[in-house]
Amino acid sequence: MNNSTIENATYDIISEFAKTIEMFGLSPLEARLFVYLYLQNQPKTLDDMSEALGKSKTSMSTGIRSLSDFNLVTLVWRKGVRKDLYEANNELFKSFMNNYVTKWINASNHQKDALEKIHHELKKLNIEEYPEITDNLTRIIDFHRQLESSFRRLQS
Amino acid sequence: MNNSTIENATYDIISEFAKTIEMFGLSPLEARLFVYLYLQNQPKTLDDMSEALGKSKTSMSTGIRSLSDFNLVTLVWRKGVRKDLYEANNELFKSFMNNYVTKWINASNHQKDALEKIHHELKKLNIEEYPEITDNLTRIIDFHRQLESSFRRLQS
DNA sequence: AACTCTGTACAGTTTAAACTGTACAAAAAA
DNA sequence: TTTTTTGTACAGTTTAAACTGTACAGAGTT
Repeated sequence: MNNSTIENATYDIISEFAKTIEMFGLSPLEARLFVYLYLQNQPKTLDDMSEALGKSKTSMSTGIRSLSDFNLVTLVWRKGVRKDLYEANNELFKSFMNNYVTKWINASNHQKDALEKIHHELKKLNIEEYPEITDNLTRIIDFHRQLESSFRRLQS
Repeated sequence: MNNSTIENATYDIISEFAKTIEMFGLSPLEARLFVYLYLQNQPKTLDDMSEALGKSKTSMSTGIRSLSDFNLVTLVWRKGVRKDLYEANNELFKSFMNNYVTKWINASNHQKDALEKIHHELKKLNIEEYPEITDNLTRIIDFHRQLESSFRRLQS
């Protein structure tokens, strides 16, 4: 077994696993970046990532920032090393599920609020002639309620 | 209460609800198209949709095809009407959740299979010197298992 | 202090997705 | 049959996302 075999396997793993990670709403680069870090046993610098993925350092910088915002990677300090070192958060399932569910619920609720506001506005006016629109609105708002409760179940 | 108020409200509802629908993986146009049909009480033609959304008929055609593939809209027949008429599937929650969960599980399993294949290939070779890579691979495969079981719970 | 290194802001480029208009095959009407 | 209508294939355009290279501020080193 030589190094090139390991490298090929690593490359294949990155490619496949990144597809799954993308489904959580990460861009292709962010996904590959995360997977790369996850497969490494030591924290890596922007230059390491840039070389390993064959993309510019600027891309690494912005990608890492996003991952950091999602709490998927962490900046670690190591004595004597000037460059920033990043490592993947290793609680895979928890990290992704929590992020994902939270994102869904927040977005869904945001739209639900807007729709409820429209609902109230319509009720203030006299719309006896147009019952369908409020009926539909009620159903749509209820749909958002179901979404929230379903995704909340997913979280725990 | 005049028509323009109803039209404005309809427009606002489409805008907001479409954002939620987009989260299920539909494109902005597909989402708006679905919501438009959902809010209408009669089936509509491609020309109706084109005019209502202010987009080309070609876009409507491709959009409707996608929605049809997802089983989110249905072609309905009405005596004496030449044009195709489409209506939204009204089982909102069931339609979207089933689609979504199925899509997730299929994609996740697809990647899991590919990763398991890599795992077997690596085991065939002698890789005692590199235990980390198989350890990580095991964890990643397990992550896919957790995903599947979580999303399966969401379905029922 | 001056000099070096590192991360990122920003403008510009490349790449991919969304969308349109024309043209035409298939079906309906005359 | 010929004529009209309807949906979609396809090529081309517009719009948005991804990505890069240069330049520079701030921190570290000498």
